[in-house]
Amino acid sequence: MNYWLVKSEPSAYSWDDFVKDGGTRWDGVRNYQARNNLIAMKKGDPVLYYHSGALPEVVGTAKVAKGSYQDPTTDDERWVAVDLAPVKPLKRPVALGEIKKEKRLKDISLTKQGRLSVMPVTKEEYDVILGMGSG
DNA sequence: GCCAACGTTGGC
DNA sequence: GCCAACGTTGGC
Repeated sequence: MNYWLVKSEPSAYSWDDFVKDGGTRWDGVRNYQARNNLIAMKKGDPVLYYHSGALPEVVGTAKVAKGSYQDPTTDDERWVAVDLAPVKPLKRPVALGEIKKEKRLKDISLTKQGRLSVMPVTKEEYDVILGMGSG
């Protein structure tokens, strides 16, 4: 089992939209590294849901509802999509600033590769963020 | 709104 | 295959 973090700009698609929809297709990714991460996602893998933009923070947990398949928004067979389903919101969001300050998260891809939109996290990183978000 | 980081494109 | 120019992302 692998652990992941996905970014979304809340003005485009927020956590609340995600919950209201009961899940969504994660498509439109046009970056090879992010694409490779999508391909590595397996049904049931836990996912952290992160808001980028004015208020950068991890807001909730999700899971992979369906592994990768051809991205239906393009005929270009290089690109794939996955389906994600919401699990639950964090009791309190974990801000990027806190993540940067937390020693146990010093190697997290979120801060190492700022522009990557789909990235793996370790189980430890996942658990630490969940712990910080539990109140 | 600015700017740094960095992926992509295209000329050579 | 190199590298400069360009575009996009995302933090501040």
